[in-house]
Amino acid sequence: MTEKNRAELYKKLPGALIPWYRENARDLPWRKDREPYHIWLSEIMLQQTRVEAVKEYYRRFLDKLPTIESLAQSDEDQLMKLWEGLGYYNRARNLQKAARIITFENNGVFPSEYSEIIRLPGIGEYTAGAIASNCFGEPVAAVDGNVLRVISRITEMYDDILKPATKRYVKTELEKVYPKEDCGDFTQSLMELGATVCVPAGSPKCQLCPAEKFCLAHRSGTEGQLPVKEKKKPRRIEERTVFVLCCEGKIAIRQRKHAGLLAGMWEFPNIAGKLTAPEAAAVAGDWGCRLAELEKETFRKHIFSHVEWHMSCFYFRCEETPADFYWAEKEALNGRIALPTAFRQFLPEKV
DNA sequence: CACTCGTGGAC
DNA sequence: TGTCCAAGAGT
Repeated sequence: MTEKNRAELYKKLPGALIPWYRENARDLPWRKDREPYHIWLSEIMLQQTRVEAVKEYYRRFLDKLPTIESLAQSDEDQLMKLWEGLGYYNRARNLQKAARIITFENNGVFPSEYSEIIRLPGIGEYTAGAIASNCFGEPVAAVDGNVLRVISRITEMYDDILKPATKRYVKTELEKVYPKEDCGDFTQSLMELGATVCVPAGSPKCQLCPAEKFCLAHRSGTEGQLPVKEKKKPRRIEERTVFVLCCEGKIAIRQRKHAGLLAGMWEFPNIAGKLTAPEAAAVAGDWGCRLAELEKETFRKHIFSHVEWHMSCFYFRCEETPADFYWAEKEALNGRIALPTAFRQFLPEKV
């Protein structure tokens, strides 16, 4: 495969994909208009997250915070509650940081050029490209996992798509063929093709693909071997012991440190290591809880991207509420306090 | 560049 | 049950 031949393949993309996209685009909540706030919010939520998981979060978020200004003025509690369960919680914090910059330093106006958009917190090359091409008609590429998969197959490219160098190369090559008009639809078409036809594992639906006639992987039957991704290293395993401490209808929670995993989020008290029931009772006693009884003991694995927590959880009934913890009512835990899934899964039905 | 940062669904 | 993810960004 020569560079020249590869360039010829890129040139075929807009003409083949844009008409296909206009016929086959899914009806998604964030495709109803081209409001920068709407596109921006959806792109942040969709980072490393499935469309189906995002839909309801997106609707609820815009219902509560319909404008960039309302997002800028929202408090952290509300923000994190709206994001609870989505994961990668710094996305939400960066979203609000950017909203405050737009509101208080840019007169409430969303920046209209790629070079300005990418300066906002939480917005990288992909998201800046998506917003600039979709909302402002700027011919810049948005290279995400879908696009890399589509391009690696159509051009039969065996570079590791997880490497930054590969992303930069594909972005450069795509921008050589970006249409001056319809560049938003071209961006969308590449991603939509990857999401609905040129799908990752198993069976790409090549008979439905507008690039079937010129896709090199399809021609040589190598769809299943592409894209190339280096295997991730195995997750490290951490044993943890979690305490659900209940007293007078309240449950003990505390806030995590503001760096690292689940930074700044609420949690049930927990410590490293796998404790036995007597050991756990002793620890809770040291915390000043005056244990009345051990009600239950459970064990669960919780899988993060690169860590795996093996969590032993002890449910204790206490007779004191030491001030080292915040004692939350069940109602607050459900309505106001954002508790990440790693801990919420242990929340008892009754307190 | 390599590593960190969540979650729930598919197979 | 284990594996691999899914529309990446920050450090």
